[in-house]
Formats: sequence, structure tokens, C-alpha cells
Amino acid sequence: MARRPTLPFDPIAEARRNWSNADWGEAAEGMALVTSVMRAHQILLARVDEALSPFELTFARYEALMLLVFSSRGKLPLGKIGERLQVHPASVTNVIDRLEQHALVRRERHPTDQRTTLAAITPQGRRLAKRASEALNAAVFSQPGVGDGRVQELFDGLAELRRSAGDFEDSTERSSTF
Amino acid sequence: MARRPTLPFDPIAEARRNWSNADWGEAAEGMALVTSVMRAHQILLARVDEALSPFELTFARYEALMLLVFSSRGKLPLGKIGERLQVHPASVTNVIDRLEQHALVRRERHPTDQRTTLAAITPQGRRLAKRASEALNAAVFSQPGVGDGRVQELFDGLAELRRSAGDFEDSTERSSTF
DNA sequence: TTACAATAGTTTGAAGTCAAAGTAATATTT
DNA sequence: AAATATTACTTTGACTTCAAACTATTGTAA
Repeated sequence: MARRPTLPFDPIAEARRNWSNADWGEAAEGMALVTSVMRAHQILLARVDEALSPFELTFARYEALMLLVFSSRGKLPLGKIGERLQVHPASVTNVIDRLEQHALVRRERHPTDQRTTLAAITPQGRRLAKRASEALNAAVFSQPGVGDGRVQELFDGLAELRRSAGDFEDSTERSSTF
Repeated sequence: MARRPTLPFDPIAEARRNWSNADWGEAAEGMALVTSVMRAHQILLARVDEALSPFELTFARYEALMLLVFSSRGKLPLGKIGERLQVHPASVTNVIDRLEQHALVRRERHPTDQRTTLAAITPQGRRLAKRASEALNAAVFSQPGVGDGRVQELFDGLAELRRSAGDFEDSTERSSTF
């Protein structure tokens, strides 16, 4: 992520003012929120990828690995991976290709359905996932960039956004992303 | 964005439980927040790109255009665009290439510094930026997916995250992203 | 004045995203 | 049983991101 001089003002708050001055005041708050999420994503992705780079992993690959770590048998159909990570089938193909190239995952035939490809984590993949998780916990997850009080508040707010997008139906909690 | 059946539970809340059960409890909240931001970004980017697609724009191109709309002379050095949008110089080159291909922007020489390329918005670019903004206001910014009360709360929380990442120094507000 | 450092942007390569189209296999309908 | 629809994944192409290296220009130090 490109580094730059720290600005003395909040650029998104000022953009919100520009929006209001352009007679789009009603949408200004929403614009500022959307832009904030985009920027927060950029910041966190850069931090996560930096923490993962010693393991030659990216966040996309790491997420796929962790899905397999937490799966009961250490293997899942590619379609299920795409469903859980909410990415396009072509993206799953791409990520599993690369994990396979690094011997962290192996593709297997489905026992009864030849349309279906299973991704199975390897012992090496499991070990790397564990070490990468510990690095991520230390470098990012234990200090996500907001105070303790804010973490739950932000999570709840973003959960509302995810629910309204149809990610899930209720706050009763069962199975998992990973 | 791939559509999928709505889950009856919150996948990220469940991942947080997995994290706690794996003895990474201290980092579980941060992990859930980071993953929430990633997913919120995905949702919002898909909605924004869908609203922009009739104009043959993407969010990256749209942001660059709006930066020029709000600039005082309708033109900026590419380095300044990268600084404000907080993207890599190569990304700016790429986005300006495409805006140029669509005749929405023109590259110009700097009057006194031959290292510097200026991006100047065209009349056609201005018109499209306005129409695209109106479409975005209607489709996304006026209904970002959380209730009115939550918008400011989320904005404030994400501002804390951006500040801690060095985006800006204080909450006194001056100039702008765009 | 010259040599060196820094800046601005471009090019190349890698990574991951999605849309569309294609291939192969399975499920359903007739 | 055969035809048709659907599913699962892959391939291709477009888009955007960043890292590293490169080229050209300007600024600074000696």
C-alpha cells in the first residue's frame, strides 16, 4: 500500500462536505460510510497481506486454507468453498490452483459425483495455516486498529449491513465461515 | 458477486467461536472485525459497480473522475491522484489509461516539470461523473444497508481505524478526498 | 559545473476478482 | 430410454491492485 504524508484533516469527512455542497446532502452520510469501508478494507488487507507474506500466502489463500482446517474431514468441494467465502467459482479455481502449486492442498475426485472436485488440505498446509494464524493473531487480530470498546460496536454495525445484503437471516448462530 | 442461499446463521460470528475454541480467544474479536470489513467491502463494491456499470465505469475510475470534478481547475498530477486515493502509482496509470480510452480524461504535460503528467477531465467526463453520482446516490449512498442511527456510528468507528493507520491526524476537518 | 539523490510516471509481472462461455456429469422430465 | 435441464468446475478475458525495475527529469550536494 502506498505510503503518504499524514494529512492534517480527515479526507472522507471533507468529501462528505463536498457532497453536501453539491446538493447531494441526503446521500452524503452514505457516501462517507461506503468510502470509509473501502478505505478500511484497503488498510486491513495491506496489514494482513504483510503479515502473511513470510508464509508466501495472501489473504484469499489463507481464508481457503482455514476453511479446510476447520472442516471436519479436511476437505471440501470447490463449490462449497466458494459458497462459504462468497467468491466466484473462477476465483476458487484460481486460489486452489495456487495452493496446489505450493503443496498446501491437493485436488481429489469426489467418490460419487464426477462433476465435483474436492480440495483436501495437506499436513504441510495444516502446519502453515497454524503458524500463519499465530502470526496474524499477533500482528493484526489482537490490534485491529480501534479501541476494545469499538470492536464489538463495529462488528454489530457491519453485521447489520451483511444481514441486509442477505448473508444470513438471524442472529442465532450455528455453523461457520471457518 | 456470486449469489448464494441465505444462511440461517452468521458465518463470521461462528468463525469467531471457532477461533475461541482454537485457543485464540484473545484475537477472536479482532479476527471477526477484520473479516467483517472484508465482507462489507465485497458487498458494497458489488453494489457500487452494479450501479456504475450502465456508465461503463468502475468504482476506481469513478473515484478518479470525482477527484478531478472537485479539483479547482479540473486537472491534477497523477502523483497527487495516487496520494489522495491512496493507491499505488501503477494503479493510477492504469485507471487514467482507461479513462483516457473512454475520452473522459486527457493527459497533459506539466507547464514547468517534465516529469509530471497532468490528468484533465473532459466536458464529457464531467457530464458522466454527474450522472453517475446521481445514480450512485439513488442506488447505494442513500441506502447503504444500515439504519440511519448506525451510519454515523460506523463512520466514527472506521475513522478511528483510519486515523490509527495514519490517514490523518485530527478530527479538525479541512480539504478533501474529493 | 558536475555528480549524485530524489522524484514522477511507466512497464512488467503476479495476484485475485467477476462475467461469460465452455465442457463434462448428473438430475429431471417426457 | 431418450431428451432436456441443471450443476460443477474450468477456461478466457477484463479489471484493479501492488511490488519491483526502469526511464527521464529535477533538485541538491560537493
